[in-house]
Amino acid sequence: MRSAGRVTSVDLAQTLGIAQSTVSRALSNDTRIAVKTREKVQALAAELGYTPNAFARSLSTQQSKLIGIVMSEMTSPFYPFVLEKLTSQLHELGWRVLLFSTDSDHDVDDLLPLVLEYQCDGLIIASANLSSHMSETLIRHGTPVVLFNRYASDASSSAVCCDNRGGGRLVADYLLASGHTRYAYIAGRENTSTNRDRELGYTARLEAAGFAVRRETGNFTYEAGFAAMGRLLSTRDAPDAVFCANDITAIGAIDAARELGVQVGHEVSVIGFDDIPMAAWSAYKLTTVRQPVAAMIASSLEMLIGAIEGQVLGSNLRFIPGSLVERGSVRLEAQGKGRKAKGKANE
Amino acid sequence: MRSAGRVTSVDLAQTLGIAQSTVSRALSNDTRIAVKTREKVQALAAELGYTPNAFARSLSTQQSKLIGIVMSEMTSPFYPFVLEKLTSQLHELGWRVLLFSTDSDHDVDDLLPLVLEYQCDGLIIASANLSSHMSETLIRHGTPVVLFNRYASDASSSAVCCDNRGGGRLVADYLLASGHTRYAYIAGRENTSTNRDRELGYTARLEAAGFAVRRETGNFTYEAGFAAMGRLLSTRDAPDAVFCANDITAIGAIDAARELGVQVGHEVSVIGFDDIPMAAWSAYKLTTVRQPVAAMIASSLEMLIGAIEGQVLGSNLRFIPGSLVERGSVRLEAQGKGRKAKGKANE
DNA sequence: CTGAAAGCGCTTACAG
DNA sequence: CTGAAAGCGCTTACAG
Repeated sequence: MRSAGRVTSVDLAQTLGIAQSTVSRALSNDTRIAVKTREKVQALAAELGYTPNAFARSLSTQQSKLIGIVMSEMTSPFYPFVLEKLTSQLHELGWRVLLFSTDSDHDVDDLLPLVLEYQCDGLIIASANLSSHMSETLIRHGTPVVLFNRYASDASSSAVCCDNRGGGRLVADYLLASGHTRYAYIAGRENTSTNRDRELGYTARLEAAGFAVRRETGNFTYEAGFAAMGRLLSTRDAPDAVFCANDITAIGAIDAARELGVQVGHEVSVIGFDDIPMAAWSAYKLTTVRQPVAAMIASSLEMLIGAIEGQVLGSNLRFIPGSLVERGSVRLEAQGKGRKAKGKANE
Repeated sequence: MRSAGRVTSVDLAQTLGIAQSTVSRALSNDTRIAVKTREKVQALAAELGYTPNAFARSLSTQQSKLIGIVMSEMTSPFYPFVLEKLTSQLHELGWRVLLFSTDSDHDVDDLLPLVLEYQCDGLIIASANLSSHMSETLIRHGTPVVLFNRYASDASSSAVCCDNRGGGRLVADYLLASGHTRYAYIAGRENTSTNRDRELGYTARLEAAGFAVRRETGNFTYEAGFAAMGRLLSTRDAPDAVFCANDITAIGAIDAARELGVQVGHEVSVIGFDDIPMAAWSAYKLTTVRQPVAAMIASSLEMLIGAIEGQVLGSNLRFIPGSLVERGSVRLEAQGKGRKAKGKANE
C-alpha cells in the first residue's frame, strides 16, 4: 500500500493477500465470490476509504456513464429549472453530467471535440443549434444526441420541444375569443425554432381569422420587451393584444406599458410563454403558455437513454403540448367596454 | 483500423506504419519528432476525425482536468450567473466541469464519493455546506475545494464570500443616515453563513446606534418575503426600514407592500442583497448590495487552481466587499416629511 | 529522430 | 470459488 495518493484495488488485494481480480469482483458483489471474502473486501474498502476510479472502469467497459449537457441560455429564467431537473434526474438514474455553456450566437460546434474527448455516452443540447456537419460527426462517433427545445431544420438529430406552434395557436384563439382586434407579436431571437414556431402558430391563426399581426423584433430579454412595447404603444392605433415570445419579454413589455400609464389587462392584453415563477408574481399576473417541463425532460431522457442502450435512434421529433394558464394580463370580453376611456396610447 | 468505434492512436500508427508512441508525440507537437512526421500524423488525424481519449490520458497523467461544481440553489436567480461564469471561465482555462446539484437542505456529503470516482482535480461548492468530516476526506484524497459564498465554521476548508457582514453594515449605515427609525430584517435560510453574516452586520450596527431590530423568518424566496412583509405591515408600529436577506425576498416584500397599498420608497424602505437583474426592473427599482460576482469568481478560481497546481492551500478565507447600489426603494431624508400621510399599515 | 515497453486502475473472459 | 492475464488508449521514461 502506498502512503501517498488514493488507494486502489491493488492495494486492497495486497493487504488481504488475494488477487486484484477477486477484489474487483467482491466490490461489484459478484455472487461467485464467497460471502466471507466479499465481506472482508468490502470492510477493508470502507475502512481505507477506497474509491473506484471511474476512468479506469470506463476505459475497460467502454461506457463513461457521462452525459454532456450543452446549454446556451443558462441565465434566462426558464433554463435553470431545466438544468436542475436534468442533472438531478440523471444522477438518480446513475449518470453524471459534464456541463458546457455557450453563448447563444455561437455555434455549439467548437465544444463538440471536448464532449467527444471525455467520452460522453450521450449529449443533450438545450436551446442551442447543432450544425448538420457536427451532427454527422456525432453519428459517426456513435454518440446519441437529443436537442431540447430546438430542432434542426434538416431533421438530422432527435429533439423534444414544447409544441410551440400549438402554443401560438392557443394564444391566438384565446385572444380572438376575448374580442381583441389589433394584434402584435414581440419576437425572440430570429434563428431559433422556438421563436419561429410560436410566431407561426399565432400568426397563421390570426390571419385565417382575418387579422393582420404587427411584429416587433426582440431577443427573449426583458430589455427587448420593454423597448418593443414602448414602440408599439407610441403609435396611433396601438395594439390591444400583444403576444411575447417568452415570459421575460412579456414582463418587460408590461413594465413598459405601466411606465406609459397604459393599463395591462384592460387597455392592452399581454401574453407570454414559459410560465416562469415571475409570471405568477402579484406585480405581473401574467397569462402565459406553460411549457410542460417535466414531461419534456422525461421524454428527452427516455429518448437519449434508449438510444444509448441500443435502440437505434433515428431522427425522432417529439412535440409536447403546452397549456394556457390564465392570470390577469388579458382583458376578457366582459371587461371590454369602454376600454378606451383612459387610453393614452390610443389617442 | 477497425471499422466500428472511434479511431485511436494505434489506428493512426498502423495505417502510417510507425509506432504508436511516435503518433502520441506527434499529436502533442513534441519537437523531437521530425516536422514531416508530425505533419503526416496530424493530417491523418484530422482526416479520420481522431479524438484523443481523455480518460486514457488522465489515467496515465494522473490529472483529469475536471473540476466538480456542486450547486444547491441553481434556480435562485443569482446562481445561474455564477454557474455560467464559472463554467465558461473554466473552459477557457482548459478545464471541464462536472456538475452536481443538490437541494439546500441536503448535505453535500452524499455526492462526494461520485466526485471522487470521477477524479476531479478540484471542487467548487456553491451555496452549500460541507461537513468537516467530508472536508477531511477530500484532504486525504488530495482534492482541493473552495466554498463559494459559504464558509465552514471550523474553517476547515477554503472559501470565498462576499463580505456579507460588511454588506449588512453598509445597509444599516445607509438607512440610519436617511433617518429611519423602525427597523426590521427578513431572514434567509437559517443554516447559511450568508444569512447569518448579513443579519449580524446589520443588527450590530443598528443596535450600536440604539435601535432594536425586528426579525421575520424567511428562506431566500419571493413567497417568504411576501409573507414576511405582510406580517410586518399588519402590526401597529410597522417598520419604516426593511432589510431583506436577498433580492428575491425583497421583491416579494415590495409586492406585498403594494398589495397593502403601502408605498415603497416612501412609507417603507426596502433593501435587498445580490443585485440580480430584476432589482433594476422599473417595477422595483430596488436599492441593494451588489455582490462582486466577477471578483468572487476570479478569486475562487485563482485559489482553486493554485491549490491544484501545487501551492499548498491551507484554509484560506477571502471576503470581497460588496457595494451599495442606490435605486428607488429607500426613502431619502428629504422626502421624509409627511410620510405617514397616506399610511395605511401604520394607523 | 523513433521504437519497444511499462504503467495508469479497472473489468472480464478463460482456466482451474 | 479464485487467480493469472489480457486489454481499454493513452503518456513517458529508457534505449538506440
